[in-house]
Amino acid sequence: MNTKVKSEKSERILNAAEELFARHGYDGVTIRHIATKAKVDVALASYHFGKKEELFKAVFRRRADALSVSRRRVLRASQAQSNGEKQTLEQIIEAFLLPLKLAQESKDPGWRNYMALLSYVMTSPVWNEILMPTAFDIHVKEFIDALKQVLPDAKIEDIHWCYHYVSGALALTLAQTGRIDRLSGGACESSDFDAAYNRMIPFVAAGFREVCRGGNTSVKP
Amino acid sequence: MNTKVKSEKSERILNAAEELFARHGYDGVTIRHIATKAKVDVALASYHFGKKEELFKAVFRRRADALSVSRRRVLRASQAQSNGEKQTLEQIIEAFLLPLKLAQESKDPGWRNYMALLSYVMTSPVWNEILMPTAFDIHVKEFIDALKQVLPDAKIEDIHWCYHYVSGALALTLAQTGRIDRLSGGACESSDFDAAYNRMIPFVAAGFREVCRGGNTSVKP
DNA sequence: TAATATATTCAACAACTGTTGAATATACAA
DNA sequence: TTGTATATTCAACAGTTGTTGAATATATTA
Repeated sequence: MNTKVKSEKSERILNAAEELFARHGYDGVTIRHIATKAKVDVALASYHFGKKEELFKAVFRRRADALSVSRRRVLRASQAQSNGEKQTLEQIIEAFLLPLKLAQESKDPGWRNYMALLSYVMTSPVWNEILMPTAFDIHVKEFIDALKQVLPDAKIEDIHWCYHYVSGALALTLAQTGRIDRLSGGACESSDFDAAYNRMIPFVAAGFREVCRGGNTSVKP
Repeated sequence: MNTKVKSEKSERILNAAEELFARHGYDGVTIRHIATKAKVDVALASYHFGKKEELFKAVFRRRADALSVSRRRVLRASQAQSNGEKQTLEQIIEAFLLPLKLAQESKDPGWRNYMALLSYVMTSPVWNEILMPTAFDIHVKEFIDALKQVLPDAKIEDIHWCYHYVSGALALTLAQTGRIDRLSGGACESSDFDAAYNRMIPFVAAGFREVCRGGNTSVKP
């Protein structure tokens, strides 16, 4: 088993695994499915990545860093841009979402598969606990801190629950289940990440402001 | 294979399957796991429910109707209550969420498992298409119609995307991944559906109003 | 009671699972 | 070139999978 590899076939394995894991989940995919799709012998996956679980982790981590780095860059750029002045809530949410939008529009179709995989990991009780803390949570805390700064009077529980709602809306969007297509009779499309993105920003910004202002009548003490 | 059954053991199978499918997904669970947990022979699941896929569908459909009926009842009750006057946006959202809250608080612990199963089906590209149209979509359209009535000037795309965000926030809440516990350092708890529910209503109501009012600057034409 | 339908168990099957050790091919350094 | 490390394939393994037909128990009906 070799840990850091860059042969052509090992990348084909990662790409095939990414696509299949995203659609069918960890247990819905066999190493033979992956090997067949990658046009590679079954044993090669084990040779390069070890056990199946390690292959799954490798697939997930491959693009996680790039995503986090991109998010942080956008967030800090907007912090620098509004020099001295406070950031707006919308800017923070945009920094959180824009890298996903860019990835979705990227030439590399693997990013689309990765989005669905991310959605799978986010909503899986099992994998969320294993992968999210090390791959995303540290950098998410930076966003939560930024939110605290633009909403200084908010209770931290309110901020965390609102972030949770954003996270959920995002996860379902990334899953691309095709449900909105069916419900809307074709008026909306799951693949239209642009439409989802443009509305999500004002939607969650308004939600944050409503919940995080003091004395909310709907929230019991 | 017998289709409509009510023996004690067949219900134990459904309950065990519900719990396991909710946590590990369809492919992560074997019939032997289910049979072991239900303290029943392996063959009995096939005898009562046929193929594995049929068992999964039976588990999902068992509580789907009760949930839809409950939602509709609450929605119509609030329609009747505000006699003549228009419903409020909050009332519609409450009618959508309240039955889930009540189910979560129910004495029957199976409902909690079912919530997580519902989340799994909602976010799975494969199962969403198979189960949601027949089990939920017809009755969801009733809610969308109610939303159109309280937001008469809104574009239908906006309403559908906003409903999509609600759906996502809800799905992640039902999944109970424990992530908000970790991110908030214990300030919030995944199991605290009451906290999630009380904030979700003002959050999404504000989001709906912001996106669905005309001339939104953030949404490009 | 006997006869019959339903429920449950037992044993077994063929197909598929992840993983590995040996064999072979390819790339690379000397 | 030769030697060596890496990459890839082949063949096989022991365990697990969903499903079924026959056998047995339990409940229902006559």
